[in-house]
Formats: sequence, structure tokens, C-alpha cells
Amino acid sequence: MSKRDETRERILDAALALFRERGFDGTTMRDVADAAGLSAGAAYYHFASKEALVLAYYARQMDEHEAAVAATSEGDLRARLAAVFHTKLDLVKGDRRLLGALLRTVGSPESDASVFGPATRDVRERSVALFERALDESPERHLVAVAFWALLLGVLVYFIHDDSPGARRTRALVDDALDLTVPVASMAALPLAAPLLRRLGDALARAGLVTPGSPKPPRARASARSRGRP
Amino acid sequence: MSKRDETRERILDAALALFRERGFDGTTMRDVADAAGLSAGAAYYHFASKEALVLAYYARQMDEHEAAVAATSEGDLRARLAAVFHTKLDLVKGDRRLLGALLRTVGSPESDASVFGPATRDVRERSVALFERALDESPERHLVAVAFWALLLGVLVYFIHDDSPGARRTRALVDDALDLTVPVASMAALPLAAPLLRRLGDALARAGLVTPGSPKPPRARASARSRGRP
DNA sequence: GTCTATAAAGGGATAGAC
DNA sequence: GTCTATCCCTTTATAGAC
Repeated sequence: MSKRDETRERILDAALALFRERGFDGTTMRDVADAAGLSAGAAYYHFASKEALVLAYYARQMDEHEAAVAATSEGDLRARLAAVFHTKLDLVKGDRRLLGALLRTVGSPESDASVFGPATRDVRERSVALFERALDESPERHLVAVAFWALLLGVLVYFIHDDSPGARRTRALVDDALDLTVPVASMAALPLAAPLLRRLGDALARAGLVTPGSPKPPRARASARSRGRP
Repeated sequence: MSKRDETRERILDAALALFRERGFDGTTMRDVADAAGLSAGAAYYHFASKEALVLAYYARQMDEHEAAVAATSEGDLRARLAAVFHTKLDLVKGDRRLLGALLRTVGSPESDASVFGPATRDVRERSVALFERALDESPERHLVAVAFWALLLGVLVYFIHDDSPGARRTRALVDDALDLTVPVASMAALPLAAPLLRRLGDALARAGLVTPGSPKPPRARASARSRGRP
């Protein structure tokens, strides 16, 4: 590992520890720099802004989420989807305020420190891919995966505001949501659903929310993609 | 109108004009105060924070949205729902960056300057009520209204990131979404849907996202309400 | 009680030296 | 790559005027 990466990690580790301890707003860049053993200016050399630290957290989370899901025993569709949701909640358990800081970046589309910005497209696609894998051979995999990914986003927003002990409410919400949606997702196989799905797919493709016209997307990420809407 | 309110309006008007012109971050409280003809400290006497100005914009928007919807000719269900969506988009047309600033507050649950916080519950309920009115005598009005309200939130997030001329994409998204959802909402009348709706209602009530067990809510707002989750 | 001006603290971000 | 010094901003504290 290069010295550059070592320093970056040291700063990020220090930052996340402090964010968890005192919250995002309660932590200054000077605090972070001190804890990492360098000056504020040096920290800014490695991270363009305080929010960039949160985006780095986001990317690191993705690595850990993939690992956690991979370590999961397979089970049926419902179990596989539940695993994606609950491993994510396990990972963010103590990070409500950190997630809140991440969510703020949604409101700054033009900044490159945005969760929905081009800089983090890869992370978003990896998240959708986790659901695609859980959906396995389901019809309209990609479409349904995007829907579940959107559901995960909603769940995380709920989680940020959830102060019940152990985020019990959020856990219950996930289970309820799966009870209601997994049967619907399974019905996507019925021939009756085909025209509706096609219309839904067309609409989402028009909106740029889904990569258009790929009924069975290949393993490789980011093939032909024309538009940059998140 | 008291002098207090006059000053508040003067500050808010100046702030919104500047936010629209230079963006939220590009505008300082000194700029706002100068434009309103007073000092920065004085502006803080009236608005606790810069974000409080955006929340005031939020509340004002709600007034205008109600008026705009009321001025709409009735039409069928689909037309009435479309009116709620499109009048909102008309209102926020030039305010993408302002909306972005508003969205940021979602990430700070503990602050009272949060769109999902207790301070703005009234505004949220009025927004849901607009949909309830459009749904008129539909079964499970409240439940379906909350769903459409959530859809509106999603549309607004999309709008913030939509740089197509005249937000054409967002308009198209709304129409597509209505084409797909209105028939589903109508099916709520079928007896077949009853058990599913009951389960959905229970789940949302458990999550505190819906006021539990009121099949035909009265005209008046905010009756018995036990839990404060947004 | 309502409002305003002034001053200063404290933090994010940058410039330029080393 | 890292540091120091510095700018500009939000926000708070204070002191008083209408």
C-alpha cells in the first residue's frame, strides 16, 4: 500500500471514529487532522471537503456490504433479499448521524460530493447488483432490483429518523415490506404481468432510472449507458 | 400585519430572491440582511438559521400549492391527481437549488430545521390532505394519499437532479407514474384487494407512517395521533 | 416586549512556503 | 506532502434603542 493510501486511510479512520463519537457537525476538520497526526491543510490535500470523507465512508461501506452478503447462506428468494437488507442495517447500526450527513449530499446535485452524483455511480450500481444477485433467475431482474434498491434507500431514510432501541422499528419495517413485496416480485413471472412490466420498464428507461432494453444484463457492469440521471 | 411579520416577510422575500439568483450556498446571511436593509444579527433575530429561511419557503409553498390546486377544474381521478403534481412542479419550477437546500435538512433529524421534523408536521399533513381531497371518495383514501405523497417526494428529488429544459423529463415521469399507478389505486375498491390493503395499512401503522385505524378520516386535521415518526 | 447594531468566536476551505 | 497563516462565513453574545 502506497504512503498516499496509508495517509488517506489514517485520516478516514480518525474521521469516522470522531464522527461516530461526536457526530458529523460536532467534529471539526482540525479535530480530524489532529487525531490523524497532521495539519488541517494536509487533510484537505487528501480529502477535498468534509463531505468527501462521508462519501469515502459510503464507498467503504459498499465493500463491506458485498462481503457481508457473500458470507450469507443462500436460502430462498425472500431469505436472500432479507439478507441484503439486514446485513446493510447491521453495518450502519451505529452510524445514524453519519448516514444523515451522507443524505445531505443528495441536495447538492452539482457538487461532486453527492450520493447521486457521477462520482458515486459505481457504488450505486454495485448496490443494485447485490439485489440482482439475490433475485438470481427472476424475470425482469434488473427492473425489480432497482425497485428493491429504491426501497433500501427509503428504509435507510427511515432508519436515520428511527430512535427505537436497536432500530427495532426499522427491522420490522423491512420484514413487513418484504412480506408485501416478495409475492408481488414473484408474480413478475406470470405472463399476465408482461405488458405491465414492459410499460414500467419503458417509463423508467425514459426517466434514465434504468438502463434501457437489456432483458438479461451481463455480469459486467456499465455497458452502454447514454444518460447520466441517477 | 404586525411590524414583526412585515420584517419577517421582507427578510424572506430578499432571501428567496437571492437564493434563486445565486443559489443557497452562494448567498450569505450578510447578503440577505443587506438586501432586506438590516444587519446580519437582526436577520438572526427573526430566523434562527439560514436553513430556517428555507423551511419558511417550504411553508409558504404549501399555502401557494393549496391555492393552486383549489383553482383547478375538477375532472376525473387521474386529472385531479395530475393537477396536484403538476401545480407543484409549476410552483417549484425555478427553485431547483432552493429545493436542494431543503432536501439537505432531511439528514439532520435532531435539528428542528428538518423537513421531516416535528416543526413541519403540519405542512406534511396538509400535503397529504391535498391528495386525500383529490382521491375524494376512494376507498382507503388516507393510505393511498400517503403513497402518492411519497411518490411526490420521489418526483421532487428527481426534479432536483433534472437538468432537461423545462424539466421535461420530470413532467414525463409524473405522467408515466400516474398512468401506472392510478389504475392500481382504483383497484383498491375491489373486494379482492381488502386483505392486502389491511396488511399494508397495518405495516405502515406499525412504522408510524400512517395514523392507525381510521377507515374514514374526518375533514378536520390532526385528530388523535400517538406517535411522531415522520 | 420588540427590534437593531456591533463585536467576536469558531469552523470550512485556500494560498503559498518548505 | 505537509505546514502555517489567513480569508470568509455562520452563528452567538451583548448592549442598548424604540
